Amino acid sequence: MDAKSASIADTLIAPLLLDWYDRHRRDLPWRARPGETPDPYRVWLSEVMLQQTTVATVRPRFAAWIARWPDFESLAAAPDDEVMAAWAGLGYYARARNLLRAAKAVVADHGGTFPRTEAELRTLPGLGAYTAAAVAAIAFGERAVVVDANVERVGARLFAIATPLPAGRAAIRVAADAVTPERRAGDFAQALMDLGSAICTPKKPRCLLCPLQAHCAGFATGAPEAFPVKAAKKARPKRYGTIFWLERERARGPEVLLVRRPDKGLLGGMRALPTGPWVDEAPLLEGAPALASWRLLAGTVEHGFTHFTLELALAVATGPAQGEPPGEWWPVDALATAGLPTLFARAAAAIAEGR
DNA sequence: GAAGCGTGGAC
DNA sequence: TGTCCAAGCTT
Repeated sequence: MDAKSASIADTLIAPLLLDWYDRHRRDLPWRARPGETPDPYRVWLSEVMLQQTTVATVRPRFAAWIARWPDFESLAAAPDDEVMAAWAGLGYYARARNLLRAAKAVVADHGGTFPRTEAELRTLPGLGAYTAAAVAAIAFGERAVVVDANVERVGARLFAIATPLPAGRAAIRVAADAVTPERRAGDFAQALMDLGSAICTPKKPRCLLCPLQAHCAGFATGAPEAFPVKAAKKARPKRYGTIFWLERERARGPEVLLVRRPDKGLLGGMRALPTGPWVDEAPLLEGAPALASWRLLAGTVEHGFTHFTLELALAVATGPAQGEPPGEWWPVDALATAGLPTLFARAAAAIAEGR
């Protein structure tokens, strides 16, 4: 296909997709309805929450967050530990740290008003190529080329791009740029995402319902699900660790020792149960937070991270311990309010069960 | 470009 | 049951 005929075909894509979007768009809490003006704060918050996270997970968390911190000013003034606890369970906790940093920057450096251009947005922490383009297009109507996993999949199929990801992203971006319209770029981006979610799915795409089927090179091959081609994944190694549950009795009831994890690295900045080192072979009681009579529970807790699986032994002790260990004592019956990442919430439940 | 960084749902 | 995958960003 030469450049000229390609561009003519490309101009058909946006009208077809926007027409489909006007009839099938999802009604989502962070999405402005036709005629409404988008709220940049809500657009930004939703885009960050949705990074690598499903719509079903984000829905209730978005509502709770908006009820608590409805705008940049309120979020910028929020205490660090409250923000981190509010993000607990959502994963990728650098997002919460960057969310707070960006809100402070908007208030301090931009007079409380979100920057309007993709280039300016890109300078804020946590706004990468995708999110800056998405906010510019959806909240401010700028013509920005929005490329996420949906767009990669739709684009790779539409143009039958066979170069494996991640190298294939360059060609996909060129193709996405070619089909992005001057007007309604935000709707176009959201249309691609809705199409990727409902029609052009990773497995068993519903091509018979697709408004772009007649123009889809991937469909023409007879095996559209073969796109995008991806590089082989590496095996996920297994690691082992121990969680330490140190308890003491107080008049109001039992309390457990919690620590705050370092700001950088896995589960950074989050409240947590103390752990020993995470190593390649099963450890026992190395790295305990205090000298005490540790008792190892039967059974372990297994938790999958992106790049390794963790198997955790559970060690329990009841005070008094020698000396005052670093951390904070938390009422056991109020542990749900501590904002523990899922790994530790599950471990706590297993410990409550097993002792 | 590769690695590090969470979690839950679908199949 | 294990594997794949999701509206990615930072270093």
